[in-house]
Amino acid sequence: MIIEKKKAFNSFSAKKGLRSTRQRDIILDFFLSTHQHISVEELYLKIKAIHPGIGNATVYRTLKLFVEAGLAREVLLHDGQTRYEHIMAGEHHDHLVCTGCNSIIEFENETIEQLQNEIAARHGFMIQSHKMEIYGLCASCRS
Amino acid sequence: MIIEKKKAFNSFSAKKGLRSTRQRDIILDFFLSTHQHISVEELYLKIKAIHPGIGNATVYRTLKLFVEAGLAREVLLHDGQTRYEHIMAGEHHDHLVCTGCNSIIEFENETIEQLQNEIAARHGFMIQSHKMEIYGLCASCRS
DNA sequence: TTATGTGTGAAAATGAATTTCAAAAGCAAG
DNA sequence: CTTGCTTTTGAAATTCATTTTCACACATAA
Repeated sequence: MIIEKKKAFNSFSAKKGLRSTRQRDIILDFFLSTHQHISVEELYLKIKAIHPGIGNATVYRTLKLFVEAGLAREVLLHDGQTRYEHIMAGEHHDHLVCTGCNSIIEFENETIEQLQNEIAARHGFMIQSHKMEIYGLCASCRS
Repeated sequence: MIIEKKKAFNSFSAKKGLRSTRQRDIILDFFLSTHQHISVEELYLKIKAIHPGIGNATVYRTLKLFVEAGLAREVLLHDGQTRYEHIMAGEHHDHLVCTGCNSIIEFENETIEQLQNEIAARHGFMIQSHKMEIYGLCASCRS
């Protein structure tokens, strides 16, 4: 899966006429080795610890390329930093988020997907992605 | 509905020991008279046009109070500005977000609501609220 | 290898949001 | 109403994430 993502970025680079550079390789490696939503600063510090030469502007620039290439997605939390998460093939971003213990249950529902398509079509809207989060209390936090 | 919100803010103020000031009244009036998701800067400019004395720090401060009071909610889009929207009783937060022009189309769909309830029940989850955002290109950005 | 244009790092610039602080205003008690 | 105490405010300064600038380094194709 890491190999596929690297290939995906390479073909994106080729298509866009971007050059392959040491920095982008490194940043991609580090990004792919993270889990959860990492902020640019966090990623930059991790990288800098091992590759001190790399500047934060490059990390910012490169993460935007990953978004363009379809490898990553911006996630906005409420902490004033932009975070990035991986885009997995066939993934849906439907979550039950427990406000008690912050646990997350993922789910998928074909009917909702279909309804989304209908709604979008009705508004002349072309869907790129979606996010659905249901907030509440999970079974163990209710008791 | 505007009256109720004003009352709600008054009782919040009383409970918190906040003072009632001309500025907070004005900002609440302007906020309540807006639709969609307004950014602090936009609201500030609207207010300043009529009440030049009011500073933007006050607008920032006051909108945070509205959130605390349960009248408003922060909405993060991808344009680097924090926006605020009204919290309506029984409201749903379903949006088509155009990644081209950042415009937002609101919609409601009873079937999706029902499906959400079913999904939640299946996981022993008690729903408090939800958020659904569909990202893509609106009709005019597609052409 | 060389020519050309892209990519990079460091530093400066930007811009939203927050903080500071002295002055103004609300509020309760007399 | 006046006094005294506290909160609130506006303007300016500050902070901090992100973006831009620019000279230099590097990738790529001929």
